[in-house]
Amino acid sequence: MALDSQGSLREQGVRLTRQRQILLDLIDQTGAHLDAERLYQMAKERDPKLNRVTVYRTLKMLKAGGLVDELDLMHYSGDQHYYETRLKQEHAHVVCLRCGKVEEFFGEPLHKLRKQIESHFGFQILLSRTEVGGYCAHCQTLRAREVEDARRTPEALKRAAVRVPRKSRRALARLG
Amino acid sequence: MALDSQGSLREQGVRLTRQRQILLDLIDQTGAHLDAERLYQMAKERDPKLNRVTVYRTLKMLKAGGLVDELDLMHYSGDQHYYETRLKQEHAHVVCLRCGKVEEFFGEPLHKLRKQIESHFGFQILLSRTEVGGYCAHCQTLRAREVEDARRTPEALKRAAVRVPRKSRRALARLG
DNA sequence: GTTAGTGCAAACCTTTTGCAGCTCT
DNA sequence: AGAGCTGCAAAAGGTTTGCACTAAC
Repeated sequence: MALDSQGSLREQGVRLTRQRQILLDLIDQTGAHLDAERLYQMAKERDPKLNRVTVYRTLKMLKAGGLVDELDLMHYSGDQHYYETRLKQEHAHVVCLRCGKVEEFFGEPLHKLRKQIESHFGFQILLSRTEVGGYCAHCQTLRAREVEDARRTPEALKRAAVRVPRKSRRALARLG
Repeated sequence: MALDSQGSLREQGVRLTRQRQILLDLIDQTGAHLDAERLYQMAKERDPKLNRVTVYRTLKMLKAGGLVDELDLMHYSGDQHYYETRLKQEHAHVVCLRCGKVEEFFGEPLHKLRKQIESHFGFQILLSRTEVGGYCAHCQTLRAREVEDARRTPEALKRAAVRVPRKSRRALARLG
C-alpha cells in the first residue's frame, strides 16, 4: 500500500542535506516534544542561516514518511504542533494543563482499542493518537488553592481556565 | 475543583443571548462535527448580522464550561477544530483520510484506559480524546488503485499523501 | 443602570507557497 | 547536468484582541 514498499526514501529522491541532518539529530537526541518554533530556535544555534520554512518542510516530509508523529498535547499552550520520533509501541500522552508536564502511558488498552477498531469497522489504521488533559498529582493540590483564591478575587475568574461542572447543553439553553 | 460546583453558568454571570441560542441550537441539532467556519455559515442564515468572532467566543466559552469538546479529526482537512456536544460516554473518532467519513467508537478499552491513567499517575482527567486516522473499508480498495496509478505517473507522488514504510529515523540518517 | 456580550477592524500566530538561486548526487 | 532543496518574502488560514456600542437582567 505504500508508494514503494521495498524502496528507501532515498530511492524516492530524498536527499540528506546538512539542514536535515541538524533537524533529525535534534528530534532524535532531545527526545522531548518539540514544536516547530523551538526546533527552529535550536537548529539556528547550529546553523544560523537555517530557515524556519525548512523546519516546516522537513517536519512535513518526516510526518508523511511516518518517521515522526504529530501531537497537539491538548493545545495546552497554543495551537502549535509537537513532534516525536515514531516509536514501535503506541502510547498515550498525558498532559498537565497547569504545569505542562507530559507523561507517556503505554498499556494494553491502547492495543485492544486498535484491534477493536480495525475489526469493528474493517478500518486500516495509519495513525492514531490519544491525548489526555487534566492535572497531575502535584498540581491538583496547587490548583485547589488557586481556585480558592480566585473565589475571593472574582476578576481572576476570566483569566483562569477554570472548569465548570459538566451540564448538558440543554441545561444552558434552559437558562433563559 | 470547579469554580462553583453548585452554581450554574448563569450564576457566574453568563447571559443567554439571541446569538448564543442560535449557536447552541445548531451544535445540538446537527449532531455533526462542525468547525467554527461552518457553524458561522449556518448561523448567518438565521441571523445575517451574527459575527464570526461571536462564534469563536461562544465556542471558547462552551469548551471552558465543559459543554462541548474540541476535536482535530487528525486534521484531515486543515488545521481547524471541530466541536461536538459532550456526551456522557467517551468515544474515539475514527477518520477516513480519503473520504473524510468519521465513525465513532465506543468501547471498553477507552474506559479501562482512563482508569489506568488515573490510577497509574494519580492524574485527574478533565479531557481526553482519541483520534484514529486511516482508510475506511470502502476507501482501502480505491486507495490501492490510486497508488497503482501514481506509480505510473511519478509527478503525482508529491501530491498524494502516500505513506512510506516505517523505518527508523536513523535509517534515514544512514542514507548519506 | 450595570455588566456582559456583540460587531467591526485589525492584529496575531502558525504554517504554506512562489520563486530564484544553490547543492547534492 | 539536473532534480531536489533552501532561503527569502509574501500570503494564507484560523483564531484572538481592542474598543465603542448594544442588550440582558
